[in-house]
Order: sequence, then C-alpha cells, then structure tokens
Amino acid sequence: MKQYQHPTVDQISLTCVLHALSDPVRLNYVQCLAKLTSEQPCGAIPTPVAKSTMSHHLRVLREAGIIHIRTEGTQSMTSLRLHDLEEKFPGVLDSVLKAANSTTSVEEV
Amino acid sequence: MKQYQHPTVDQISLTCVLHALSDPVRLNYVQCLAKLTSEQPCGAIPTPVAKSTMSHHLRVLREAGIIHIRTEGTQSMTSLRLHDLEEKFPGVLDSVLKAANSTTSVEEV
DNA sequence: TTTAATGTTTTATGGATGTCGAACAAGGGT
DNA sequence: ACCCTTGTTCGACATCCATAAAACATTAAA
Repeated sequence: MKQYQHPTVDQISLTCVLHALSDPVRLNYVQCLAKLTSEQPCGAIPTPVAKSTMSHHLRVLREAGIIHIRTEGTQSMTSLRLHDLEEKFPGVLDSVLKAANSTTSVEEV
Repeated sequence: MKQYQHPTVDQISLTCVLHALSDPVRLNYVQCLAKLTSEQPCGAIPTPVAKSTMSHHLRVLREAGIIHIRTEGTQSMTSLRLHDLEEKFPGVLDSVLKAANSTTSVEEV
C-alpha cells in the first residue's frame, strides 16, 4: 500500500501552483476532475500521453498541493483539494477553471 | 525607436499566462507594477537579477499578454494589461495578485 | 497460483528555460 | 563630439522538464 506525501496548506506555494497549472495536460486533468466533482482513479480521465508521463504530471499536481491521491486496491484515487486551495489562495483555482472552460473544451487535449 | 510586438486579446493563452506568472521574479515584477498603478520604466522596479535576464523576463510577460511595453527616450515603459486580461480571463490576475500579496511581501525578492 | 489491471520508478533524451557577461543600439546631457 | 543612461541581443552554460519505453510493485480476479 503506497503512501503519498502531500504538502500542508501553509506549505503550498503560489508559484508552484501556477507552474503546475501552466501545463496543458495537467490543466485539462484538473478541469476534468472539477467537472466530475468526485474522486476519480487516474485512468478514468482520458489523456493524450503515456501512463508513465501521466504519473509524472499527477505527481507535480500533488506536490503543488492541487490534488490529493489515495490508494484503493490497484488504483490511485485523485481528488481536487478545493477547500485547501480556496483557504490558501481565494478565488485563484476558481477563476482559472472558469477561464479554462471559456477557452478550451475538455475533449480537445 | 524600437517597436514591440504584443498579442491581441484573442491571442492570449491561459497556459502562457500561468507559465509567465509562475516565475518568482516575474510575479514579483507584476506585483510591483500593480501596486504602482501607473506606467513604469523597467529600471524603476528593483530586481535580484541582471538587466539582461530582466529583459528576457519582460519579454516573456509581454509575449504572454500580461504587460505592455512602449519606448520613451532611452527607457522602456511597462504597464499591466489589466483591462485586456480581465476581459479575456475574468478574475484570474486579480486573484493571483491578491494571493501573491497575502504570502510574499514585495521587498523580499 | 497464474494472469490481468493499474500505476510507479528508473533511465534516457531532446527541447525549453533562467542565468549572466559582453557587445551593441539609441537618446539625452554636457 | 563625447559620454552616460537604459535596455536589447547574442552566445554560452547549467538546469529543469515533458516525454516515453522498460522494468517493477501491488492488488484483484480467474
């Protein structure tokens, strides 16, 4: 049973969050996760890259404090840390997601 | 008299904006620019890097559509494209600047 | 106990990026 | 004319980063 390391709220850095969201593949994943509103295994969200690459992206998102990853059986359940991010940086994730939805459709990537 | 190239509003990309803001030096510059509320020459804002490096950073900010650069005499006047960004991605720059001010003091960098 | 499913880690690679010094360009002031 | 100020550009360098194949780990299912 793999245990994942997550930053605490006060360890979350703005530049790290922005950097994590600045990649199209990662932003699209976060966008999908927000739309689905519930915990999702990595594989449930279609991506244009290899699974090893996706594993790397999810690690970046996790270490930035944007998503939470939890093991359940063979799959990794991912969820947005909405509350934590809103507490730390009010409005940021929200406006970014709105902006993402206004320009890119989820299926494009 | 040097002429600078700026993206139009519909050419501005969210991932490019986020990437531009994800660098501490650039974010700090934007933060200062927002505080001063008026057009500023590059040199008016203190930075921890060489001027050639700063020139590169300002280019990234300009090409992302975050700042406008205009030549006046020997100096380059920089200003935030607040209106354009608000039109394209409502709330994004605003919340990011608020978040930046809540964690990093301008003088630190 | 095999076999399949789901991710992670490792290793490698090509491209982008932040950094700086030196040379250059252009204006203003003396 | 000369120099100073202010930036830009170029070349170089070290580092980071997105990508993927291959091997591995773990759990579920047959």
